[in-house]
Amino acid sequence: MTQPAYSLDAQVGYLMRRANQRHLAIFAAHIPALTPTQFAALARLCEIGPLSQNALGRAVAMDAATIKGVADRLRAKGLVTAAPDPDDRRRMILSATATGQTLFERLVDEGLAVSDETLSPLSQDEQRQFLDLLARLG
Amino acid sequence: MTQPAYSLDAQVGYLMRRANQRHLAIFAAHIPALTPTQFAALARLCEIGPLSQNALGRAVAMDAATIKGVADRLRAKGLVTAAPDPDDRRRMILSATATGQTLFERLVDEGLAVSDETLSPLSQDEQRQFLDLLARLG
DNA sequence: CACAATCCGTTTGTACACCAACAATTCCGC
DNA sequence: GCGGAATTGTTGGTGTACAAACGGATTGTG
Repeated sequence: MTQPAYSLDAQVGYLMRRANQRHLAIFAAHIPALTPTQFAALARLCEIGPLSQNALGRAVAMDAATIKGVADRLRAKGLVTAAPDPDDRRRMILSATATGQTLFERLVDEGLAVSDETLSPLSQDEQRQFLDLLARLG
Repeated sequence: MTQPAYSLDAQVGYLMRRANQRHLAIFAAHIPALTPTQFAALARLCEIGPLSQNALGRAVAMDAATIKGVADRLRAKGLVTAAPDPDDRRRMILSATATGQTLFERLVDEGLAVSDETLSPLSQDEQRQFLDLLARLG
């Protein structure tokens, strides 16, 4: 028996890292004001309204330590505010500010353009297929 | 005209982040001794032999600052050694040690198992399709 | 009611990942 | 051969990401 071949370039993890690198570059070119993570958190907050910090984290798949940093930076930019929850003294309720709402609405088109450009090497059919398969790996 | 809808859950970047999170967890469960990044660098070094630090970085798509940290950690684990290049005083030539080679060879099967498990929600056909499309987005 | 289990947010530590700047070296064009 | 351009490795800074541990608050169960 020979050693099974290992081609790094054929491994999912490696390919995902490369694809993600390209995507991050496209994102940064379109939306320099926010990182993808920050944009995701802001989008969710605008989409479903005020949430506790950890709840927002769960809604965007970030653990408690990660969402804290993201929330802090969004607050520092004035896009999000935090207020204590009257019903639960542990919680801080995060809300998008008017500035945050406006910014998000103004960036929606850019966000869609980022996805478009990222997928542009594929045909329309392939894009749908890819997103479908990708969603099943989350 | 209404505002174009923006569904975070339908954006490539978000889906890739989620898929990658799942993949990282699978990797860590199979190969706790190394990170995916470290494994990739070690694999390349075993695959194509000694390389300068930056050349290795290019071979695994990591920038100079990133590969430095990875190389340092691989050296600290005794899997890689660095020697000055006699032909170019700027360069450090990195090589896998015997320990590094052996470890890599012993982990090849696990590496393939990681890819398998990551793709396991898809059928064989879908796996091939997905990898094909993914490779074109790098 | 009491107390264990859970949840909230925070901190610390490790590890990518990229940008920008830097000194030392090598390369290249003229 | 010489001087500008490029390359090598390094550092510092910012921003994810996750694990582990913590104190304080709340919930659930007996």
